[in-house]
Amino acid sequence: MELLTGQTKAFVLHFGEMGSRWGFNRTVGQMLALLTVHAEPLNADQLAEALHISRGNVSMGLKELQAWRLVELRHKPGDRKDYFTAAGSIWQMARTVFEERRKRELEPTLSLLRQQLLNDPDNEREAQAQEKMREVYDLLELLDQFATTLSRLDERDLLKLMKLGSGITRLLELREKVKGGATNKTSR
Amino acid sequence: MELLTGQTKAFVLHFGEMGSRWGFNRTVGQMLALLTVHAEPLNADQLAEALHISRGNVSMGLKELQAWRLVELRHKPGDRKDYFTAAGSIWQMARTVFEERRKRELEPTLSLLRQQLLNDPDNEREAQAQEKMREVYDLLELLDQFATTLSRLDERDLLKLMKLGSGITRLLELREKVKGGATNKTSR
DNA sequence: TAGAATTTTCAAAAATTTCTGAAAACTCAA
DNA sequence: TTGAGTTTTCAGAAATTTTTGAAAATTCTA
Repeated sequence: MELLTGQTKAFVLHFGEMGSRWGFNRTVGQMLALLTVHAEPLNADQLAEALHISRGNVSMGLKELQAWRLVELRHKPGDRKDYFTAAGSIWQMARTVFEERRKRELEPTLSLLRQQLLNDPDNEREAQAQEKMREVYDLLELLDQFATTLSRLDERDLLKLMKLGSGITRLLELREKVKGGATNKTSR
Repeated sequence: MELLTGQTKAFVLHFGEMGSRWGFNRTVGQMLALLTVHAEPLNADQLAEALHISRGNVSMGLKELQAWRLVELRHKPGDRKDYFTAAGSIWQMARTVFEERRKRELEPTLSLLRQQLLNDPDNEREAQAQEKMREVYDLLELLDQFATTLSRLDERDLLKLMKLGSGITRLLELREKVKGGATNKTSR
């Protein structure tokens, strides 16, 4: 039975193309897309056939998707094959990708910069460079904390926040009024 | 004069490695890093020499950085060469990258899905797949609007919001209280 | 308008990433 | 145990991306 037809096909191929922007390669993107839209769990042979890729490639792709915690293993009674399906809701998957990307895109740089900023600069030019590095560090650190905060919000709050739109500005003003001149020691 | 020394060197090389995660290739990442930490504008020959890359590569890299609006062209009196320096503050650069990535990572998929969801599914399986696609669409659409909202906030508000930390939850509660049962037609 | 200085282009080479498929490893029922 | 069914591994092949460098194009000055 042909698994990839019509709309599903277009969707899966597109996710393959976008895959690289999202942090995985073409076939991993396609596998994730197919496992997401296909209601029933699929085994490695089905994936290989549907996507026209080798069995070995599927095995590696599944390993990567498991590392991202984006798919989960299922078993069917009387069948020794491993079946896979997308793990959790679309929302949960998005959070997982978001959190994983935060780790990969922010943490290594924060860690390098922290190290870097401990050393005293050797000369004037290095001193100026270090100033810039500190600016980069401060920004990325703030971004990282914000991303972490967001990924810890429960779905209801996250939804509320994202739906605020330009209401965010008003809400921030509201807060100023309520808190008055009170200090700002909320984070950390 | 050796441009790449000590800390600067480590920083530039690291940005090269991270470059691909951030949307550009190694040498483009290095060029941006160097132009960011180096106070004085640099010309193409200086970049090529400092980074040990070819003149042609520098030319293409600069073109890309200009397309991202991350560098700006400068001229020195009595010198025909083009000099470049990082465009705007670190904050401004981060916003530019954020906005550019929103366009590249979200818009193409939104556009495909919008198209996709206009068609009626051919069979039951396609109908189920389309349901999932709608979930993906709704989520990405929300994300896209949120990202757009954020990138339009002025720096003060953005900073306030990012520093809220877990205060976000309290703020959202506060809003509920103030607005009471009022409707929620804020966005769009 | 010539020609020197500079930048851009792009075909081919190099580097890197992804994919294949056969062999090895694993698992389980008999 | 054995061996059939299944998954994993990984060296080499294929595909893709990046880089080079020489030639073409552009820009400026004289």
